[in-house]
Amino acid sequence: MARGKVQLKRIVNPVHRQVTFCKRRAGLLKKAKELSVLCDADVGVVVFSPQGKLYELSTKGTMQGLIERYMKCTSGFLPAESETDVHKRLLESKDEVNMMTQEIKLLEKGLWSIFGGAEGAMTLDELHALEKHLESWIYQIRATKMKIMSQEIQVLKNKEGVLRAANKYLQQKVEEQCGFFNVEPLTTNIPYALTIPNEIYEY
Amino acid sequence: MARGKVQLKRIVNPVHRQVTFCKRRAGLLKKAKELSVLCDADVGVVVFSPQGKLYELSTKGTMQGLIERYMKCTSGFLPAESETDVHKRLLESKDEVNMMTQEIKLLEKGLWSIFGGAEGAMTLDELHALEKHLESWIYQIRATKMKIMSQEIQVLKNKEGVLRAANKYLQQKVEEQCGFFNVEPLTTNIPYALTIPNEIYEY
DNA sequence: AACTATTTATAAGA
DNA sequence: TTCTTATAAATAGTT
Repeated sequence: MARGKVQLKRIVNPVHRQVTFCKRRAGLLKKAKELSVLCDADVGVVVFSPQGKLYELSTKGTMQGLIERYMKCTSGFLPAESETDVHKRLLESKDEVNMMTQEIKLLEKGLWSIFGGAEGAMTLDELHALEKHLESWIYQIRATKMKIMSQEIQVLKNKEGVLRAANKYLQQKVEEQCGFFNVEPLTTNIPYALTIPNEIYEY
Repeated sequence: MARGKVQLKRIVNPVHRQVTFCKRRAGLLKKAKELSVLCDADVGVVVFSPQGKLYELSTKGTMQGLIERYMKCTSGFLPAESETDVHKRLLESKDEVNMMTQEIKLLEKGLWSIFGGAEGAMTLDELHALEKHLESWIYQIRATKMKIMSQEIQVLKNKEGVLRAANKYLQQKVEEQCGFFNVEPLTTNIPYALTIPNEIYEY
């Protein structure tokens, strides 16, 4: 389409063909997205390269959903109900894998940007997604901190219980001795406050 | 793409939308055919109009064949596949998810080591430090985002300035001509609002 | 649907 | 792969 009209025939030169495949595939998917957005249509595209590699796009739900819809329209085969459940779970699993792949890419890119400091390489979308990821991470960290602190508090309360018991025992001993030696009894059962390390409350 | 840039949003006018749907649908299918012929690729396209009407194209065999091939590639279900096979793949998928979970944990740990923390179990102090690091990271990300957006805004403002200047000049010309031809002067120096694309404000 | 002024896609080259 | 650029192709608005 540019710098020379193109013949509608298989491109002979393999390198040239591969480059054109990349470009036109991208163009096709872009056009499909645009059609969907502009006209509120549901569009699905699958492309197999000559090497058998798959490229796909489905503009609304999943490709699976689109295929089912297609099957209904063409009165094609629909799998039995019992099968669909298992398949559904399998597809959900696949979706999860895809999500995690995205997440890993994001983390790697974020790590890279820290090392290189080249945050300029990240797009606004990517920065936005990374920010959301970090926010959820912070949320998890805070939850973990709360859990740890609760455990520490429980341990300290137990310790206090033990100390109080020991203290009570000791006081009884003292009172017994008061009988022998006529010493004034302690006016309080705790001569000084049981101090509890409070560093854990700092945060 | 012609006689006016198009916003990538659902076309409001239904007539306009329908016409565009026809044109672009034809364009998309043409592009798909070209890709297939030029690059020897197997391409399938399905389009559902908002009314649910189906348009389709598959460049080699049938759409059914293409769908089956797609299913194989995505580990989706094959109609004839046995239950056990599906279950096997479901388990494999779960394994994959677990692997990726590990990978993410590893990345997060790597991130933690960047911030200078000790390896191993996270103490309260360490968690606290990590939280602070993440907060500052988020802060930086937000700053970067703001910077990008500010730059975009500046560019747009500059454009507006140029347009206003041009407009002022043109108005003067018009006023001069009013003298000659006794035409009513414009009541505003901008006949219609200068529209500024607002995608950059999405985040 | 047909017509064009423009925008968009992209072939070739680097 | 990615960028640039000249040109072909697609198409938005109009008739």
